[in-house]
Amino acid sequence: MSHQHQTSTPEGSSDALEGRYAGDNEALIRMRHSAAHMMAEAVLAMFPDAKLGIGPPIDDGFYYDFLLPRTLTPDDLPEIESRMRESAAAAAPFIAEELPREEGLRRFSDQPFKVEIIESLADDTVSIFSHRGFTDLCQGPHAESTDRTGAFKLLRVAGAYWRGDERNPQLQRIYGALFETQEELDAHLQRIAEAERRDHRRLGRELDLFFFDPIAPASPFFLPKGATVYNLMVDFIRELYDAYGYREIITPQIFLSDLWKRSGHYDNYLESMYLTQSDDIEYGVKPMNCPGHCVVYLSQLHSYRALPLRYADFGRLHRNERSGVTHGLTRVRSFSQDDAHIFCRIDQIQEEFSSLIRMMREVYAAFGLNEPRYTLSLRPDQRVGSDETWDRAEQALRDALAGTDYEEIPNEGAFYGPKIDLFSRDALRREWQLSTFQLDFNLPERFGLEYVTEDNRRERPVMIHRAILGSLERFLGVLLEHNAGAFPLWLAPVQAVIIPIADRHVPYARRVETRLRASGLRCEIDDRNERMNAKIRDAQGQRVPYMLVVGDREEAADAVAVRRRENSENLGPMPTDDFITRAQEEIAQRG
RNA sequence: GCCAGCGUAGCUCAGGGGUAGAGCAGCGGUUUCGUAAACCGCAGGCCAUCGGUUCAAAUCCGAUCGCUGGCUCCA
Repeated sequence: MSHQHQTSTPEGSSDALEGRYAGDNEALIRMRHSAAHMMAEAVLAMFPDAKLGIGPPIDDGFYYDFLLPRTLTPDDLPEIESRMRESAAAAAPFIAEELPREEGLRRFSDQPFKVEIIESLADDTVSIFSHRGFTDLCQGPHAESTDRTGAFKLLRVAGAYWRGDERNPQLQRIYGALFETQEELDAHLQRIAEAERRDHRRLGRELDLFFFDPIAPASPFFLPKGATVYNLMVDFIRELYDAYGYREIITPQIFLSDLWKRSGHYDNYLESMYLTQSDDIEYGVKPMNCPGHCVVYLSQLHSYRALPLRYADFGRLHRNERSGVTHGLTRVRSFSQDDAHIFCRIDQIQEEFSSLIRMMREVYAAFGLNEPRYTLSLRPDQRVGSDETWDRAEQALRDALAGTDYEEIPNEGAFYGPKIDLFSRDALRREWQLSTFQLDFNLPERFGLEYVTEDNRRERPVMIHRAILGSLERFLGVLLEHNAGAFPLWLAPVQAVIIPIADRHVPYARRVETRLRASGLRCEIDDRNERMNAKIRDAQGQRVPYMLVVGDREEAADAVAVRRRENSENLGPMPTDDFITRAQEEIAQRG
């Protein structure tokens, strides 16, 4: 039921297949696909017994999956790559051919995965492509010849299950990057390097925001600066809750397992839950807030007049994510969400979703995020609720999305209701799922939720699970990678560093500090025995928005010399009060 | 959970069967400086953990834990 899975899709998940080539032209796809064939040719030459999986073009390049007699190491890549270059130098043509299905089966009789693919095809014929004596089952299209395949570089080896199913054998996948020109390839490699520089795990350390310790795997420790940012995020959301009619509640951390049996999590989510025992009674640490919120709903009798009822909860959640799936802040085992559950009537669904979208836009703007991509996930085959309810619900969501560009995805909804997901691209063009708004017909049923109607009957409300930031941990991670650690002023853990030029300026610097703090600004004095240049360098490295240099001249004029983080811009001296006003205005507009 | 790689000082990394090295950070001192790194000195490590091979293991082997890149999962 919930809602916010923490997953991101930086590499594109299966449902991102559509549109993943957006911006890539047909020729480029041909090149990438052809390079995959050339890689298979090279690997087959090195390992004649290799069994071939599939080798498609993907965003930024291509891959091919192999079953090999031994595991590959990164050291194998140069040889494969140089064989590919030989193939390219040969300028051999790609030749397409149609074969009768039976002949195709014969042709690939020593390639079990290819046979499996042919068998799964309904067609009478199969198409193959050949170059330099290497033949692959393939729909094409391909480049004209092996030399027309742009600039490529093999990047890494990885494990991948045949047909993406973990019950199937695991193949070895080799990933390569490919672009039309060397310049574009270099730019891509540059982007990868930049992504490493912006890696939120690295920034977390460098900026003293958070760290991880094996004593609590996949669970972040927030240092004072990180906790400051975290709390500012929460404060901001709380302000919006006032404006959007939410009431915050606080619910228990650990519940009797009975709750999870009632909600259905015990049957379907157990492997991700932390269980604990006390006095022979089993408890579950909450992985989601929704069942607890149902308990809160049930604690009082609700009039139709009270709906929609919006309960917000920043409660800490724990999910025992499988080892191997955790990653920095973006997939953790302990986190909290800007979570809320809305209980409402069916005829209120559309207005609630419209309001959610408005709120979401306000939030994204404040954090400097781009307008997201919207998806509307519709009813799956396995579901609860009547068709009539689904009809009304799906239409309500469509209406809420009217005027926005969105994509409908059949069958992708949860069994308990349709949902709207939002995907945002960061500064490096990677896409992340942040907000999710999910309708739920199931939990109100399981918990027997009711409200009293105008004519004194009992009706069942529906429930909306919604999070805008999602996991606060993950949002912070994404935000860090988006802004490279340079938080906007309102979010910066340290908004200004006061830099005395010499020791004799420290007392004045302290007076300035006192005034700034009294004005609500978060500031520090750098009174280390260092030269001003070093202090500026460090403050820039810490992404502090303002550096206030104070020396003889400033002290005489009750001023500060203001330097901005952006572009090393030097605004020169200004009266201290002017700076305070300026900063407060910037904060007020969340600039 | 699966495949592969990695784990040496707080951080980034070098070394590699014969008693452990650098830069940055830290600490002490000198310097008191006008917009991106002053200088000198000191201290800091059971080389992840456990076990094995060996006269000798940080180094080779195995297991465990953690991390990384993928895959799968994300009621």
